[in-house]
Amino acid sequence: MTKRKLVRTTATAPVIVEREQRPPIEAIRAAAFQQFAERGYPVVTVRDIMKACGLTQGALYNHFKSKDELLHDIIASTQGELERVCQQAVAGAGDDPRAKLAAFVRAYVMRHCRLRVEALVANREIGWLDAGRVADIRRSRRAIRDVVVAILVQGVENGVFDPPLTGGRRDLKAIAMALLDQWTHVSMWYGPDGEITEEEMAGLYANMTLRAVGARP
Amino acid sequence: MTKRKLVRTTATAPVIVEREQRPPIEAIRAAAFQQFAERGYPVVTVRDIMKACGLTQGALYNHFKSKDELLHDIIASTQGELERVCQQAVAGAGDDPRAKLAAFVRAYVMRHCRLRVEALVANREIGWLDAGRVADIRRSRRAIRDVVVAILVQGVENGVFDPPLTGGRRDLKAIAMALLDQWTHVSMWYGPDGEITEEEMAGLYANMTLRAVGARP
DNA sequence: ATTGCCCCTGAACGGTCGTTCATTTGGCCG
DNA sequence: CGGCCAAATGAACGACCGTTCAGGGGCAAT
Repeated sequence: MTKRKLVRTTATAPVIVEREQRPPIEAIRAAAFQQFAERGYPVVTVRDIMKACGLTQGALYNHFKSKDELLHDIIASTQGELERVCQQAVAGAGDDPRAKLAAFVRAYVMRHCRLRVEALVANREIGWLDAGRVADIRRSRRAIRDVVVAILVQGVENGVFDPPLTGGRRDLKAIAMALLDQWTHVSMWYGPDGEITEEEMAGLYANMTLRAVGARP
Repeated sequence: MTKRKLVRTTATAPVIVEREQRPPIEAIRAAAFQQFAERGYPVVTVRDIMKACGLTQGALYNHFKSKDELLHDIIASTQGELERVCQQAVAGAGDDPRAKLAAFVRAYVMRHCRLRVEALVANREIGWLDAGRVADIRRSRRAIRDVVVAILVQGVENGVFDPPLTGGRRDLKAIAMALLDQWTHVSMWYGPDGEITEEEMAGLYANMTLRAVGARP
């Protein structure tokens, strides 16, 4: 068997759009999102993406400098919106760390349920970007994590959170990482066709989170 | 720029072993683990793997039928051991669901810290296996998840767990998924050179988990 | 009608891929 | 020492990759 076409196990036959009404650059972005999510960046070819929106391979380079830039473009826009959504949620939740944390979790989980294709690509395919392009995305992720850490710090200082100790200290950064892992990977298994809604997911995760950090009732 | 070699951003120069003492099949497995973890299955070439253990590309096919089979081999062995470790941990923890759950989390997290290269490959690269080969691994994962669900069910029945409700019901499967996501992805960021030991990580996660499911003290 | 411009086409380029296979190697047994 | 065979070699094969580019079409402005 020679160089068989590599596909993810969840792959479905690429759907060729009969006629695109959107401007080509947005059709390309959408097609790339779909294909990267289903099959993974390295095995999705430029020809695949362009065929999915009814064009030929060369046309990509009228809109993006390279396949790399296309990936960075769609990840960066997703990440930027996520950061904005998170900060808005916290800003509009008053001053109680419990309300802040709950609002953050709800916004974060809800978004990862609703836009799970985008979240999946942003989280799974980021490793293919070269070091120059990945820097701003990593910065944005650190910023989001630091928002969580700040809420935890405030809650501990106010005495409304009592998170577990780690070897005698409180490692709030490790706790934030553990929580973010949990919230993020909803996008890996949540399906809107299931029997549980996005709002219920958000509520469940917010509840588990507040318990995990020892929030006072 | 034409077909530049695709690397993950965390990639380091492949180290060529000067002389392998292990039997070749094990050297191949080890090299493949390392390379798949660092750079990802689709971009690691057969030539890369074999060069890393001091052989040439053709020699792979004296030990494995294909690159696919090599990936399945290393994932399946990791997964099998994980399932065994989890079941042993539960079996040796008495009958209290709290002790069972804590033992499970500790074993699971400890393993994902210690063998994070293996865990990373098993969790990130599984999607490249074809449907036939992936079935037994998915079965093993479901089995592990069901162990968690069974502990939760027992704990709720005994009245020692009081997990959050989801839209009026108790969705213990969703809770198990959320917890497993959290435990699993330790392998994505835990570094043994950090200031927190594996045992401390295991303790932290066990503590957060028991709080999240509302374990009575 | 003509120009200019944007966008698209599709062949072509140089390269890498997984896999095969005829040949060579090297150690062990008689 | 000679024969044997598992294991390794490295060239070769057919296929596909990202990217380039000369050519062409459509449409608004002149």
